[in-house]
Amino acid sequence: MPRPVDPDRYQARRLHIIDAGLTAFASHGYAGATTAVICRTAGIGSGTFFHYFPTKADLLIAILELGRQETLDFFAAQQGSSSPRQVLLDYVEHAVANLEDERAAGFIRAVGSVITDDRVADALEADERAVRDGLEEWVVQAHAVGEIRTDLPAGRIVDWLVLLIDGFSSQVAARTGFDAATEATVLYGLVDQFLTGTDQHR
Amino acid sequence: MPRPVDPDRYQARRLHIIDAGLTAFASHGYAGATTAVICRTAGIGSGTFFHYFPTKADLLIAILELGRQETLDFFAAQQGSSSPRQVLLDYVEHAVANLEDERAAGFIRAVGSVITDDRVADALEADERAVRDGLEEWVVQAHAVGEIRTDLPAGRIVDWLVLLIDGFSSQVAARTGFDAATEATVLYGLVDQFLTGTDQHR
Amino acid sequence: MPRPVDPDRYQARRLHIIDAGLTAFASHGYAGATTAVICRTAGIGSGTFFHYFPTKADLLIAILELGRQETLDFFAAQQGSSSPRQVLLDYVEHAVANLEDERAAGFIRAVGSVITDDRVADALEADERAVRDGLEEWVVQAHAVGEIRTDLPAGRIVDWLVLLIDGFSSQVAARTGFDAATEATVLYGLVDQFLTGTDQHR
Amino acid sequence: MPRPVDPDRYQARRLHIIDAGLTAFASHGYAGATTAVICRTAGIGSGTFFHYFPTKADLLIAILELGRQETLDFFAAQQGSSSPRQVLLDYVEHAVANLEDERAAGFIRAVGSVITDDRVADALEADERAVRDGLEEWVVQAHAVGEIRTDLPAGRIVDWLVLLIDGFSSQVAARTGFDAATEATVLYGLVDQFLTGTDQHR
DNA sequence: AATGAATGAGGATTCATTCAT
DNA sequence: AATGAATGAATCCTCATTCAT
Repeated sequence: MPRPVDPDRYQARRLHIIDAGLTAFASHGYAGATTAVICRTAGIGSGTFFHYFPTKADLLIAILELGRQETLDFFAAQQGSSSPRQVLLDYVEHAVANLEDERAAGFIRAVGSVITDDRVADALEADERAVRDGLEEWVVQAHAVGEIRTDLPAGRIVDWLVLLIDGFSSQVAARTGFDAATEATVLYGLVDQFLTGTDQHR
Repeated sequence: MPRPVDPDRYQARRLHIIDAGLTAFASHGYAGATTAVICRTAGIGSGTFFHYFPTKADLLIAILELGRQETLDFFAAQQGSSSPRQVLLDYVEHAVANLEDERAAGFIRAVGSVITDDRVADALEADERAVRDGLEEWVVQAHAVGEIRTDLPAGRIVDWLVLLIDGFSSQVAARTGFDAATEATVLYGLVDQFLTGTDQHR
Repeated sequence: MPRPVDPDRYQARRLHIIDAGLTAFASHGYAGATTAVICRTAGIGSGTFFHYFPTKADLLIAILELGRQETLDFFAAQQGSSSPRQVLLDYVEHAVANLEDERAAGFIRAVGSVITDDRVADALEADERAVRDGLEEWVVQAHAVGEIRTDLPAGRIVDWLVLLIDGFSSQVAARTGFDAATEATVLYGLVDQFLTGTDQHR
Repeated sequence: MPRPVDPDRYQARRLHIIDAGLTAFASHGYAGATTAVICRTAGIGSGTFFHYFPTKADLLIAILELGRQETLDFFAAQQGSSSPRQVLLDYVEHAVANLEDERAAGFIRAVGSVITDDRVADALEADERAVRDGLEEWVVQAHAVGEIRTDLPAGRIVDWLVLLIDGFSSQVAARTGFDAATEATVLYGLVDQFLTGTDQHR
């Protein structure tokens, strides 16, 4: 009699491995996080690992997919907001909040250097696109209602918002002295300045 | 009678390999740039590679050292400048100019994930310190003459300048649509705004 | 449900590789016995080899350790013997018996030249010490009861017993005409003569 | 105008490299004595090395050949001796004297494990044969005049003389406490006993 | 499902040897 | 003659992945 498959248990275990993968990638980088390290972190055997993920790359892709889903959720929750500019500021705040998971910043760093694998590259791009599409929609609206500077097209505004968030998370990962909570205020100020776009530099 | 050793030829060849390493690391990442790839790029045999660098890591370290030297040179050339703020802006411009070598941005990405090797970590830190020490000196002076905002201590100002430059280079590496030359203006404006520090969070 | 770990199978396999290593080292020397040769001899893949031994040196060390254990066992079995001199002669006989495994002599030769690796050197010394300590205990007793010559201190007696055994095994390895079984009688006679110590240099 | 070849200078240099090879082989073993090590020891460039010896193995062979020559010289000098037994004892003394060069013993050890190369094996055998042939001639004579035991054929007597000398040199190489000068007396006594062959062990 | 033993392709590195100068 | 830069075959070892139990 085959044991009935328990989808909940399966998903829980899968998430457990994903969590271990996040930890391992964040602290050892993608190459340094060998499957052995990941399995040890997850407390499972290597056979089990490949039972859930056909490939190490697939684990990475699953993590990215989770991140993408979360981004989609965030923007889904903003539907109907009356202040587009506030949505943008809220996203920044949301992104900073994610960095409270100490592994997040390290993970982002680790992932940058795996563009070898096509499927990973695709997942990475999908991830980015979720963020950019989500932001761009509100930038367009903010432009329409005149809440933000209009000297730059929506796409470039998005580029810069992403740039600031990425730079911030990179700094959190790299410098022990750079405290996310403390520096967040500076970030909000800088984003605010950027969105307003006072030109002082002619 | 020994053939006279030609140090110039040695250095030239060494630089040639360093150049190939930069290319390889930038496009494949550190792990992906196998010694075979690097040798093929440089057009040399594997034996030759290890004749010049005892280890793959040593090649990376040599590249980092070259970057550090260049940073030191830049700041050495600023000695006696009368406008500290201008030095800071010039450094940003200098950093952006370096990104004209298309490989530079990719290289920076690639390097982030190799903190495994202690010696590489040291070289990386030395590299960062050269930048930060160079910047901090002028931030302190700019503070003294009141050219920049004083609500943040020198160290944090430096953090943010680095953050903006790193974020910028990361974006250059990641997004094909993000043109360094075009976006540089935005960067200068943002840095200018940041250094001035208009009231935040209205 | 995990497959139950079978320590017996593990040990059997480990011993199988050790056996292959003994063969390979004996016939090719340490350097000449490449891991590929050892794996071919054992009929396993290279991955399997390193699954059991982290290093080629570790295989050698394991072999040495096995020899040391066997020496300890021999002397443990002599506890309480009433004729110390006979124990010494029995050890020589025991050592000669070991040479019936044709590989043993060749192995001893092969090992001499690997003092490069510290851990191997330690294992080698431990091996020697087991023999020497075992012998010395009985030499001291034989001295006490006047069964052997007393013009040489115990340590030097041991040196010479080892010398004779090593020389014998070396000859067995080097010369096809030197038959261990036939020559053993001569060895026993010589050892006997040495232990008695008839007047020298008439 | 080609520089006239100076045969003396050539031979001197060749001997210098042989000397360095002896040192290097003795202290690092054959495999451990890389050509780089040998060249450094000799104070020459690798090009020069291969100018004198087409192969690393050829250097080893040259050293062995020198030893063989020396053996031949020794026996040539014994021509016409009236006491064959004394010649045998003198050879043992001669062999021990050679061990005063500290490298000799280590070298013998190092060489044992290179039977891989056919030409080295041949040179090794030629070396041994010189010793054995030299000894055998006098053993036969000693037999004829009744100076030594006759229960063993000449070949086996030779085996045992070689065994004792090899065992001795091996012990000198391996044990720091085993002093060649001190122990030589014991060796002479043992050889004497062996040649006489008092049977006490029936 | 879960395991870990087994695998072998691939990677960094070593080293004897060649050769232009 | 003398040199050392250049070479690539060969070596040890790692690690993602497979598979029998």
